[in-house]
Amino acid sequence: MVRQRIQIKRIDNLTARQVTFSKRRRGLFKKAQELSTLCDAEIALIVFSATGKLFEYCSSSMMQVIERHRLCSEDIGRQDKHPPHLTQRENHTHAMLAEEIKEKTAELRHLKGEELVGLSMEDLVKLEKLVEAGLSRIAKTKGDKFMKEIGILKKKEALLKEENAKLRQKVAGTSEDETPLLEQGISSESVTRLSDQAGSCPQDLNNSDTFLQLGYVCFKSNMDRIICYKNKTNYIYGI
Amino acid sequence: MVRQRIQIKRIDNLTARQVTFSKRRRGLFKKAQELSTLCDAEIALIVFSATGKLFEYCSSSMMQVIERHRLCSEDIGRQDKHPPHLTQRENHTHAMLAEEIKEKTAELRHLKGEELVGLSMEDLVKLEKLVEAGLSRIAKTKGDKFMKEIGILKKKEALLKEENAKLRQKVAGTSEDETPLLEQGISSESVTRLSDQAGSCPQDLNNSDTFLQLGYVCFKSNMDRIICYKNKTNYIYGI
DNA sequence: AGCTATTCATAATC
DNA sequence: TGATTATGAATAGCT
Repeated sequence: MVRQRIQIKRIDNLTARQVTFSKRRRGLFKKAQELSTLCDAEIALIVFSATGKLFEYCSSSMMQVIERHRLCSEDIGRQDKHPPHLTQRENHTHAMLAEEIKEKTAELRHLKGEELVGLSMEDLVKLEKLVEAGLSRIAKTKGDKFMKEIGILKKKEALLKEENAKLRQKVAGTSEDETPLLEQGISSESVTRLSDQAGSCPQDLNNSDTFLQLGYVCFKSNMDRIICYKNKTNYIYGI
Repeated sequence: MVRQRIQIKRIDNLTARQVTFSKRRRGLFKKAQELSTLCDAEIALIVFSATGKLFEYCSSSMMQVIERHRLCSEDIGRQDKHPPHLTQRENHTHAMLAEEIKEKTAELRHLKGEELVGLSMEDLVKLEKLVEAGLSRIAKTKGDKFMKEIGILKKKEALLKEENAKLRQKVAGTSEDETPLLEQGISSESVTRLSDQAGSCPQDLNNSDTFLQLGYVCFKSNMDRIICYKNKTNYIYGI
């Protein structure tokens, strides 16, 4: 309980100081991260404990931020007047690169639907089309990837079924009226049916005995997603 | 009043973001300073606002802390040797900037649905969500803009109708059974009807006599678009 | 390391 | 931009 608001001065007691350091450090890092996220700020935080241990946080790359900081403070207090020849060219290059970063950052924001105020109607329409096209390509790539995966799984299925059939023949040799280990002639329809059980997915997924079934479960859950997105895509682009 | 705990995600509204940035930044710096004092820690805090403005705090000297940090991290990856000559530093800066450009370029490509090979399924799903969210915001911004424009046009309509009525009264004074210049009591329904003629839009749009009608035509054609997009949006995001 | 009582920070508002 | 205030967060002091 905070009896009275503590004085902001060095805590004399060592353990108390360490505890407070640990707690407040965590708080500070959290706050830094929140500020970075909330306000789209680039933040670097370096903390050395009294014992010399380093703690650091950076919203992006520490090196990048330090570099950026150096550039900024150089602009203000231009103490580095010594470099006579290179500087101008270097600065020019810097300016070019910085400009490019600025432009790309702005474009990224726009594509993410941020900072749209100030854009004209025409800009917005163009941007929307651009993003729609991008989304379409992403969805297609994802779909293709899924289809490929599905193809692989189907091949595996075929192989396993074949193997199964052989094994069943062998088993039939010993006990003839045995129930088949797996339904024969399984089709894509029955896959869909099978998938209804996916909700009650068993925990023994690592059990190699359930390998084939696991294949179906994965297939279904992925299929769900892809169908869902495909529908969306179809509607969006009026395919 | 803090109604409920806010979500830690980028604040969309520009002014709200700026206000929050200002407040939280002050809070963060205060906390940093308190931690430094209370626990005898050496702290450096660098904050770049979204607009690129630099804010910094350091319990001692920024250069010192950065240097100390460099020494610490150097122990891990000892690439840089002692002589931080200008050229080397400049090159380093270039490398950093170039790296940033490279990263941003790659991200832009991805958002535009390019260079997707090599992305994992997870990456693709994340990317798709990101782009969908961006598209949603763009569509919303566009819609808002249209609604605003429509509001302005409606106001203009009302003003002109009022003016019209007055003029009609005057005209009625001279020739009483004249056909009105424009239908009275025009409503949003009749606007829709009117718009059916928009396809055969006359070429004399610059004729000031057709000003009011032009207003309707524009209004309608915009309306069409916005309704169209709104429907899409509703469908896509299940609003 | 957990647990409160209490102060602190701050989102919303004007 | 600054001030206010209600309320969620952080945390000092214990255990």
